[in-house]
Amino acid sequence: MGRGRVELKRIENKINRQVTFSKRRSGLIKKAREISVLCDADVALIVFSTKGKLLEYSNHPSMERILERYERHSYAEKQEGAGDQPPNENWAIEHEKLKARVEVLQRHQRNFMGEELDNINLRGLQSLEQQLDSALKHIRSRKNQAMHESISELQKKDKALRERNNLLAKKIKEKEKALESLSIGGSPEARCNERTPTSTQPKTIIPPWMMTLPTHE
Amino acid sequence: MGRGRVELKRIENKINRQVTFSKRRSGLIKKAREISVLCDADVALIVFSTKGKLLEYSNHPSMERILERYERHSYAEKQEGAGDQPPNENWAIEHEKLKARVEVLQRHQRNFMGEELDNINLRGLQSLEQQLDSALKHIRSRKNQAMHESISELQKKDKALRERNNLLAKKIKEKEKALESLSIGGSPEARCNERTPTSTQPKTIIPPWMMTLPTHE
DNA sequence: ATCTATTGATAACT
DNA sequence: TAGTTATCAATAGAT
Repeated sequence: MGRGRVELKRIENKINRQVTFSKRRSGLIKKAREISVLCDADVALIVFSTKGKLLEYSNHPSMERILERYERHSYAEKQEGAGDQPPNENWAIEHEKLKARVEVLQRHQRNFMGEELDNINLRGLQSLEQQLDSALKHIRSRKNQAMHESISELQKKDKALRERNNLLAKKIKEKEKALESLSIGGSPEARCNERTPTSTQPKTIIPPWMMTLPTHE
Repeated sequence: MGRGRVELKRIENKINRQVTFSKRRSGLIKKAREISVLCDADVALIVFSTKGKLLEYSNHPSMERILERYERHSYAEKQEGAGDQPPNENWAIEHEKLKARVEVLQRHQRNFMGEELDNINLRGLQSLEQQLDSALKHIRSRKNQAMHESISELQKKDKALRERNNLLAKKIKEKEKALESLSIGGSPEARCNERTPTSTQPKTIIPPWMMTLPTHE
């Protein structure tokens, strides 16, 4: 939309980026509202601009409800049969441990995203690079595999369809032959039809069974 | 868009509503993606369909972080000196939440390591690939920067050392000159030292102050 | 799912 | 920031 196509990459011009952000954010909110109304869905939308400015939308009166619902949802999957309540005395300790774990994982993740690299030394950077490089290879390989699978499935479908087409074409030919032989050594009625080309009937009568042919739309 | 205008009200026909939901949700995600990339913003989008089906999008691998950021933001607005610790009853819930978060983070991390890719679809694989590729670029850029810094620091050290060396060499020359003039009109002891090159002592005696020179290891 | 006639969103410009 | 317009994009309805 707009004059000329736009590449899906960060807009480098700061002013343009700001303007685009303003325009698109209202568009995004509009879309969010529309889907929530039209389809009776609960929507929570949170956007932080580069400047850290917050934009939020929710059809629900309280965004919180939806976020809570989300969190419940995201760990509901994992919580099967894990009904072991840790003894109350250890909760505080366990809690702290978990928090520490989360911190570490988040830091790692940020590093994996290429963020907060300033306090990593050269050796660490190289190790990170190697890991990411290897991971990327795995992912690309898996992606290729997935694509190949998709392709061969399509090819299979294609083949089946073409075979069916051939079969149908053959049937048509057979019918045409049958028709021809009918018109040459056929019944008096057929001859009669041949001799009255002025009639509104077409020269070749289409038999009822031919009506079952599938159309190619 | 589409054939005819559409009223902004709940679609009553169930099938239509479902179809529209599917179509619009992909559109909404696309828009969210676009604003996040074009304008360098952080986006979190959560939608629950009528059926309770969850749709989530976040440009960040961990939706969690954006939600946390959002919660921090919200707290900041309505902090009424209410520093009340969550009552003990909520600990169980908090604990479960944390555990869930750890699970999610670990899963993401494994994905980032190129592991457990089997249950990710083509679309997800492509997104992962893009993120890793971008991260790798950041890391390599940071590594290059670190290497350049290291190099220029070494060059600076090298220059300082060479200057110091020159200075020292000059001083040595001066000392030698002084020595020479001494040996011409000098004391018998000096002459004695000059005439015993077979000794284990080097020709040029290293003065004590020279021992403070930094080593090049 | 796929195809189009239409309306909608928006990039560049003012 | 707000309005205009030429274009591209999304999608409603049909198949």
